Amino acid sequence: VRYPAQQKAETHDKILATAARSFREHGAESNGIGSVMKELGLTKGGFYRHFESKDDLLAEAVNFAFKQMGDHMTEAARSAPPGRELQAMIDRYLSLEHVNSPGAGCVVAALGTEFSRQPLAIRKRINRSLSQYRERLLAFVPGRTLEEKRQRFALLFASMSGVLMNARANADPKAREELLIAARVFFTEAFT
Amino acid sequence: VRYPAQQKAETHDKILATAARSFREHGAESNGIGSVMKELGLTKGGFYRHFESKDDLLAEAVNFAFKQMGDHMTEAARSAPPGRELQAMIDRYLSLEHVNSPGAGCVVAALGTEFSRQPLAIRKRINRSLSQYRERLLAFVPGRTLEEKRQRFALLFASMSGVLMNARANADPKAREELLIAARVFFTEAFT
DNA sequence: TGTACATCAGTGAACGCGCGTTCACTGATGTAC
DNA sequence: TGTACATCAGTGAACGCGCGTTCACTGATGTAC
Repeated sequence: VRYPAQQKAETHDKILATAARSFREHGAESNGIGSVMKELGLTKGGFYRHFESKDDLLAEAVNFAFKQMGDHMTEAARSAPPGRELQAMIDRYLSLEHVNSPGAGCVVAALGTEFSRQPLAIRKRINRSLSQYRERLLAFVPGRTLEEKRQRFALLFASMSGVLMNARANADPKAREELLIAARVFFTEAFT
Repeated sequence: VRYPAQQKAETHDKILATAARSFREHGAESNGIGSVMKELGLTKGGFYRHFESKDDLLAEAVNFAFKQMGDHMTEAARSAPPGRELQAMIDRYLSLEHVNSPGAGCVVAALGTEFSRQPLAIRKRINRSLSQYRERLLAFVPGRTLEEKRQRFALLFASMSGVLMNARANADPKAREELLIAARVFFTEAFT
């Protein structure tokens, strides 16, 4: 069967979007190619027309997730009153909604502990995606120099990813919410 | 073969210690019962005389890791000058040594993103272990009331676990160290 | 314009592999008498 | 004190399962003439 002209690009994007969500929801290790392709109504044999390997897909899916998250954060910042962009990003990041929707949220808070165990080549691709994410959001971070902004961003987002991860790990909804509230107050005071 | 009297307890502890290290180093999903038992010179069939299931081992290994980490933190606090206990804990937690030895370090920074995907029963056991860890270290956290100490501990350790996770994810040693330094300064100022 | 042919996204079966789990068995030690 | 027996930690082979990957094949469409 020869398939319509742009179908390959569309299928490629669908695999990426589905994998990016599925990996964040269920983990990158146990949940695999099979379930992603099945969800799209395709057979797993066809996967290799689109990606070199599972590792390749992981790197691309993480990149997709960072772009998606960058969109969310940018949107939050843009819809905030002037001077309150970073606070809006903090509030969005540390929201109950974000805790409850890992599949559409920060990929570091969802898969971060697995990154250090990836092959070096994959880790570097992930680092590059994170850098691009950082550069996009740098405009909303206070600081005198670019370097100072980068440092503050790294510290703030690393810390917040830990808070989000811990909130999700906690089975008690009340404890989750208290941690989020305390963290919103704390990071807003410290960084804005 | 009937084995010497206390051998069962010894083997049980060895499995626990080995699993706690191996899971933190290689992840809890891919690395499994087989490699833990093999490392101890045992066959995997014998595993089920000691633990109900893989999940059971995971919960116990996480508990073991929290106790071990509690020892490390307590030791850091006790060997610090009076009034500087928390700072010593922060410095120890955010050290290069901790980054480079995940197998003996904080289990949240090593496996945290997988916790939210565990069955509820396992998640509750993990939460209980974390609570015990928190209560042990509470004495070194400033605050007027117990509740205030608990809240500060939760926020500080969740944030620091994110920093550690992000440092490990970064393939660039220089960036890792800069993040650690900035974080040590920041958390010391904010919490001590 | 019509015809012959090349393309290649997707199929579906097969591959080896390691996983968690089960189970009949072993046999040196502890216990009962 | 000596003997018969029960115990049970650990063995090793087997189980079904899903994983990532490979590959010969399909056949509607795009291209060349």
